[in-house]
Amino acid sequence: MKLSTRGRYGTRALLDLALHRGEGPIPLKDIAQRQQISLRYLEHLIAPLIAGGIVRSRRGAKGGVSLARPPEEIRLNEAVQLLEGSIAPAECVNNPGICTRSALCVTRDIWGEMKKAMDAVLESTTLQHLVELQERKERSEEMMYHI
Amino acid sequence: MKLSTRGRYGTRALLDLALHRGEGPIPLKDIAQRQQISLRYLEHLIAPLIAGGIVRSRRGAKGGVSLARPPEEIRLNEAVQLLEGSIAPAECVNNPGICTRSALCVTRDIWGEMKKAMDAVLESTTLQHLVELQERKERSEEMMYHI
DNA sequence: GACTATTACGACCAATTTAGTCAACAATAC
DNA sequence: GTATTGTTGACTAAATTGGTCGTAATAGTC
Repeated sequence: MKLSTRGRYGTRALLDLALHRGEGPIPLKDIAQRQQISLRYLEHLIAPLIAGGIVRSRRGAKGGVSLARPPEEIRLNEAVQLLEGSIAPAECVNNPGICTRSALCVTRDIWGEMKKAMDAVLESTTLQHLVELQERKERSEEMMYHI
Repeated sequence: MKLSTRGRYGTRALLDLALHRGEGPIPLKDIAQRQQISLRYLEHLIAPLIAGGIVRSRRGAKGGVSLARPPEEIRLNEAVQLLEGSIAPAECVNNPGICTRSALCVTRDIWGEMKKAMDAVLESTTLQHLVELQERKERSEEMMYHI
């Protein structure tokens, strides 16, 4: 049940963009450096986010990428869906037709419950939530340092 | 975020055992046939369940496997843990040490929330629940047939 | 227009994981 | 002792993961 690096790195990249919101296009190089992801790989992670319409890009000098919508309006379920595809624990949850037993299969029902539970977490979290949580953490870290 | 066949087949095998509870040791061959899993593969799926103490086995003629505890006392979180290992979406959730950013990483917090949500579903479901759900489904299927 | 910075895209690749199969062995009922 | 059944470890083919690389397209700067 692991998320792949696509989901994990991609989400971090989005958070990075949210944290630098308003600074114009952010070069992938900067994100790669801050998030310690290879630039070459990051390009591939960003692509589906652009295709999905939550990230905009500008090529050329002074180019880069930025969020296409305010961070309050980007929910993690959308991001993870673009990065990883469906989070359903089993294919039959989305697509009952692939298994003849789907109609009577109770394990399938449980995988469906799991998907719902995961979706609820992701859907209730926006990039803005992450930004606020991050800032709160950093402040409390700073507090600790001063004592 | 897919479960592997280990988790899915293994859980079905357990449900099969719960449905045939009280019939003495069930040969793997029977489970394999009913659940349409290769016998050779099923052997490997059962092994960790035996090692984990939720399934007992008897070798030899008239041998087979059976639940080591009543189905009301076998929760899916335990089964899935044995079959798949931790369901945490990222390694850092269980093991913060593997990533230097763990302490300040807010994406990690979200993966932790997801794990909690999944665990809640699995922990609240026992094999007995699945058995009852299954029987209810079959009865209502039968009803439909009679109309 | 030349030059440089930057994203876009598809080809390619190595390592790992997954989903099995197979053969030899051990235990048990009859 | 023989047929039946689980146990174990070796092996394998295919898919997935986690990238790298080269090249093209685009945009700003001088």
